[in-house]
Amino acid sequence: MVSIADVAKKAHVSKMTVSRVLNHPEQVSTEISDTVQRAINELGYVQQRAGRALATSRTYTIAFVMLDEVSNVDPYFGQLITYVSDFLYQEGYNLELHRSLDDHFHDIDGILVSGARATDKAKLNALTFPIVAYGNQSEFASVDVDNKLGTMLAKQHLIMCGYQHLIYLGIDLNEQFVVERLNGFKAIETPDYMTETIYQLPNSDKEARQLFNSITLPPLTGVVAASDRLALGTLYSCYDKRLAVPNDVGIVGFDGIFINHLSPLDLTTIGQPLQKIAQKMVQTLLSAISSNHQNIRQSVIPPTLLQGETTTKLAD
Amino acid sequence: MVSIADVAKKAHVSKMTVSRVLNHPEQVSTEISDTVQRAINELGYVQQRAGRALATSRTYTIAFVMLDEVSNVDPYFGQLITYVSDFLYQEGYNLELHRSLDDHFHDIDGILVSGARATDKAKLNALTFPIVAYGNQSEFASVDVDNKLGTMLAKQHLIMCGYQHLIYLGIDLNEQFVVERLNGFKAIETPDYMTETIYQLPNSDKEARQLFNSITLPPLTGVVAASDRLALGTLYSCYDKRLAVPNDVGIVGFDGIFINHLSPLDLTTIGQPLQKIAQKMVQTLLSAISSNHQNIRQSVIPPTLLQGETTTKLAD
DNA sequence: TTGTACGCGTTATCAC
DNA sequence: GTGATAACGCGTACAA
Repeated sequence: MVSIADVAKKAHVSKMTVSRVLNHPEQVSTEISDTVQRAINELGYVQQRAGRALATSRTYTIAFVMLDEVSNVDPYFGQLITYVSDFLYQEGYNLELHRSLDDHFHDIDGILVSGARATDKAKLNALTFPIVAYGNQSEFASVDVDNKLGTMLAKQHLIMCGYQHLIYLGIDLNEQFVVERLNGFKAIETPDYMTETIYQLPNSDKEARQLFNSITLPPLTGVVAASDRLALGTLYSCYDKRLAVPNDVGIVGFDGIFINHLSPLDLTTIGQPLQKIAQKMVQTLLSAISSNHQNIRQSVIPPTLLQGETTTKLAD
Repeated sequence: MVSIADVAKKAHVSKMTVSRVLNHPEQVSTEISDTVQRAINELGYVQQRAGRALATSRTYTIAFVMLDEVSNVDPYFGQLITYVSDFLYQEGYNLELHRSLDDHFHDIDGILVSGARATDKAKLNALTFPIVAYGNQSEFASVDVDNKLGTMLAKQHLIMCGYQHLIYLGIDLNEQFVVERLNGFKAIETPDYMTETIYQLPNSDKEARQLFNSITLPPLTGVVAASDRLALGTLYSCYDKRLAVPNDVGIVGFDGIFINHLSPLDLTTIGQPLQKIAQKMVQTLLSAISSNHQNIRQSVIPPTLLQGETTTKLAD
């Protein structure tokens, strides 16, 4: 195990100089810096976390708290955790995965949380670590996709395509992102020639399918679904009823992770830029950790419309 | 930050005694042990990894190397990593997520790897850490679902249900698990009255759908698919062709993670016991780490048949 | 610009 | 059965 002392000896300098080359390069003359760098390379030295952790009383470990039920949630989790882990690793941090806010948190520098509901706020407030949430959380720093913009893009797209009637299929939850998605839909003006209906359901393809099977769709209906799961249920119902997608019915989902490609037709959907979200979460958290003060700021990342096979520009 | 010294002072003993209470309780008298325990509880002391790491020259960090493309793979990854992380955490270990064997591994105690192909063996051999793989790897310790048993169960199930013709839809890859699944199918004798056909495809629902759309199925065909993704494509083709599932065609998938529930009909499938797999992987790795010698052993976990809506006991 | 001395929390060694 | 001491690798305060 090659340590900083080995490098120091090889470069004929003190340990401190080596440490400075690593942490405060500007304080070291270029000449010595070069010598030290060469020694580092030749010996294959890599900084050990334990020593640094002990000296700085930082653990270089971040807890990622996944509150959604992994087996039920849209499979964004695997992607998000992967990106988060990548960015953390680049900064020399480790990841510790938790699935409950009741865990005993210690030996960490900060917390990333995903899937926090309004009811979790008390527990989050009780924690003394810097926190960054995925999803709008007014009391904490958070990063979220621009949910409102997403459904605005979706509705606009359906109007442009030439669908004649609009349905918004929302989620039946009292959560911020749900409200925002609905707001986005409402924010785009519905042309006079179109009708518009709004439904709210649990986020389940089976529920969506059942709903659509129980109602009659006007010709050329365009559906804005608040999730790909709901969009999938909508599509299934169209199959059940022998309605042609995208020519009789147009469907736009929301999320753009996995489900949209697994569907019998690729879903047109609003894609969440998970990589950018992960990056922003890590950036925000690490800067809160090093600046030692929570900057309660909500960052919002714009989504993009991913064209699939469930919408098309209709002939006049 | 309450340290071992604080506990020692409060319990009127030396730091060493506290350390022994934590690590070698048998060397401490019950009386003193109780006193120390009380002090620990009252102060809310928790052992800090950094110090322990430094003293033991272990990092208490495990690298999990995910070689499958997260965005493409069946979403078992989120589940597996969650379980693995849980078990590691219980043992005081941290998780570090990697996605390539070309990363520079250091500052870790061992490696868990998922999705390793035959072509990765050289790189794995070059690593000096204890390694446990998910999926059969003859040269390393590995944990895998009993793939052969899985397809045996699937075929047996279709025969019992009363389907008259069998199709095995395999994966077109030269990998151990693929071979095993095919072997399982072959291991169950096909009754004289049944025909049997074998296909091999890339693991893609679209490919499976296309294949089935291009062939004519005998009545009462039972399909054993080597993955839920292939099963899904098979089901889509049945929809395309207006064949009734499960009455005209029976389908059994393999994996039982997410996709089976997202399908228009819940898939009958062979469920991978991911929690048990994760547990075994962690157990095996940690014991290799503490015993300091790789025990190259292949563990195999039996899967179970999950009854869904794509098979049914047919009337005679 | 560079070096010395010390401390971070824990455990191993060795003495008692 | 228990305690004193040194050691692990690194960074900071301070001195030169």
